[in-house]
Amino acid sequence: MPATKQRSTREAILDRAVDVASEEGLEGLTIGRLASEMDMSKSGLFGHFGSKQELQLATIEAASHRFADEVIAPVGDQEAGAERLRALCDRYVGYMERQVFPGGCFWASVTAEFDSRPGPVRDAIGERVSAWVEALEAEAAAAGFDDPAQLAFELYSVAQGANSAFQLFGDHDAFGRAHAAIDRLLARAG
Amino acid sequence: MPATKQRSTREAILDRAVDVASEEGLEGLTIGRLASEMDMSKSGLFGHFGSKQELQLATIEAASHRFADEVIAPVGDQEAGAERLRALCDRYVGYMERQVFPGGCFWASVTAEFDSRPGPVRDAIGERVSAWVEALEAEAAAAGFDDPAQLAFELYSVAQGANSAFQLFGDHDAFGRAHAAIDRLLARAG
DNA sequence: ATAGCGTACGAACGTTCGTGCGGTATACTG
DNA sequence: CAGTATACCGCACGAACGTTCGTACGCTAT
Repeated sequence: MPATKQRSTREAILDRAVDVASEEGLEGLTIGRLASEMDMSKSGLFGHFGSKQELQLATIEAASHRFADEVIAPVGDQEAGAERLRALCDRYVGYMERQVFPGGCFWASVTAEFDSRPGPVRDAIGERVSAWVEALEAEAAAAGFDDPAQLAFELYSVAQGANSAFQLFGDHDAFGRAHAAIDRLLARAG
Repeated sequence: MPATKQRSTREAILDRAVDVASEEGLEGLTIGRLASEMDMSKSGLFGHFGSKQELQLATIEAASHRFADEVIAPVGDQEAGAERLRALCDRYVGYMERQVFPGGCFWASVTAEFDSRPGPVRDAIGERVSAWVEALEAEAAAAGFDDPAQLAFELYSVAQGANSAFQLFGDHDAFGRAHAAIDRLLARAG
């Protein structure tokens, strides 16, 4: 079953790639290093993607799946509204705290890396991040909160701030502060 | 006048280096590129620093000076307290909006780049960022606000969120949202 | 049997990286 | 005026980068 074999190798590569990229960035994700970590030759690994940019784009997509599995899927059975927004925020902060990606939030890393580099990679990152912020906004709107865009922005900011403080300083209290801020934001809006 | 000449050359290099690093990161800041932009030879430029790491550390210090000039110095004549905290926040957001560094907030870029790479560079970044957050916290304490650490964290988060949204999406409204969030944070704490 | 496909390999390509060495022109110091 | 330090240059190095070869294995289908 060659198709299965192919997909499993490729997925194993990408699974490792998102971990590396969250620590070293999508540019620091080098084909040679990835190949040696996978016990493959450079060319063998390279053949799965055809170019470094394709590898980067595939890595972004894989990270997007992992994010969805860890943050969005667990609350999928609830119905839209204030309660699910709260659950989403908890999963969001929890995903940073549990270090689903070893280098912290994948999106924080690659956003800072590519936000000054126009091109398909930056566009792909922008799409995913923007979809997430818009999901928060839609959830706030469904909950009947006023100014959902403002609320989504602040929720996103606070979570990013916690990730940054934890990654740079190892300040675990930042998650507590993030939860406190989120509590207040949601209480005020509802 | 070699001493003067040396310093002015070195400072001119670093002035350009912080701009490049804010867009490409401290690793993407390569000696060859920097040299050609300065119309110098690689070895001539290299001699000013002795190693890439020293160049990175010097670049961090230069960025720190520019940040202090743009954000802290203009409010230096006011006395500590609520009013100066407000002014600091305005300068902080304004510094992102005016793109004092062409790639957006220098610290946002290099923090994400180095927060998973232990070493002197990461330590230097951590020192500066931590000093800034602590300055916000001290200002909040001087203003008599309760839980200054929480307030400083949220102010920092919201500003970083605005920088991120602006750099990635070009969303200029993010600065308005940041100001609105800051207004509410300061009003509640005071 | 044979033809063809997907997967992987090792070797090499040209480029760029950071880093050294040796020389030169200028300027300060005795 | 001789001597030393500075600031810069050209040149070269070894390593790593992304990429492209030609080749060889194991399938599946004819």
